[in-house]
Amino acid sequence: MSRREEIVDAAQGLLEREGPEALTMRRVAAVLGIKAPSLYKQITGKAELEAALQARALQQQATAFAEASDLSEMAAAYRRWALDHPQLYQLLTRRPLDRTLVAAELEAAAAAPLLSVCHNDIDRARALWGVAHGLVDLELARRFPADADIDRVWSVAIAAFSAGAADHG
Amino acid sequence: MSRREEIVDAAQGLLEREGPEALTMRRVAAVLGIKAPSLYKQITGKAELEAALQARALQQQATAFAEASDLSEMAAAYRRWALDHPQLYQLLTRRPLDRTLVAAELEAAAAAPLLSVCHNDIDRARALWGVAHGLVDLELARRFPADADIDRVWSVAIAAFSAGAADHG
DNA sequence: GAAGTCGGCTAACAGTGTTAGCCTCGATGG
DNA sequence: CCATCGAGGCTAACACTGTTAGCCGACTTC
Repeated sequence: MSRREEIVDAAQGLLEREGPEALTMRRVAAVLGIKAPSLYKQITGKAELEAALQARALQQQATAFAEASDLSEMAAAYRRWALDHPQLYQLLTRRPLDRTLVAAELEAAAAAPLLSVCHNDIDRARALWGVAHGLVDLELARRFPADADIDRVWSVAIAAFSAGAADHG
Repeated sequence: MSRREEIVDAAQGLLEREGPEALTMRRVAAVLGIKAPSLYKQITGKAELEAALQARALQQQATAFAEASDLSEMAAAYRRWALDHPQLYQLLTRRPLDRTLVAAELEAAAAAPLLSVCHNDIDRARALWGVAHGLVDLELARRFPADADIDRVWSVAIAAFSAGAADHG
């Protein structure tokens, strides 16, 4: 394993265990037993580190979504992955992808299962991404009241999109 | 106008004109011609300042959504406000509301138009909030490819939820 | 053996939120 | 008229952030 991968590993562990405010160059270095400036021998800066984590998130999503064969399985897989990796999810979705640092195939691979469930209707796939992301994001940001029944909200959303499916094959 | 309101005004202007990284205690103070530590005479810290901006965002949303009388008007109003106030929107939605600092009525007032469009079906309202928020958030984060037709994606989403409306009255 | 690269180091800079402690007005009460 | 007191400003400082410059030791490769 390259030194660069070790750095990204340390960053990922820090982010997932202690949250985004723990993701500092000095703390990443400390995990590896070195000092912050040494990181810059492998990485141009924090932005590149975050882009590497975004790439990992896309990769993990691609494998997590691969098995989903219909809309409700896809939705369940999407939500499950997000709730299992909340920090990685928010890092991935809340800032633009720097497409000079993240391979285009990664983005496509993560999107493929959703697109397939939508029979390649790209607008429908994007609308579904919208619902799933919106519900997950609001849940992670704790914007729903504590007594909200989020499972039922997902059911309503899935039902709405399933009903319209006849129009699209 | 109280000194505290002047501070929040300065913060809002800074955030909306120059983005979140410009929202610094020192810069807010500079707008008012004072130094950062003086802000702490009116405000306990940056968290309270951000909560005050969240409250303003909810207030503005409440009036912006008030006129919407059906689902597609509501969706259009939601998207329009978000695109008109991207920084305020993200500040509002990406962190938990500190409900000790933001009045509960504000949250309810902003949600009321959506709830009314859904004939008080709370789960349906939350599902719709999910779609609208998801689509807006992905658009603001520039996560859709540059060639995506976002208007059409919204149409698909609205159509899906309109079709299911018969089940709910 | 010489050269060069790889990966570490310290010191430093400009910026962040925040606290402590001081001072100067203007108003209010005796 | 003077005393008191609070509101609202100030400077200095602390611990943190990302980042750069410059130096150094060890290992590999001619």
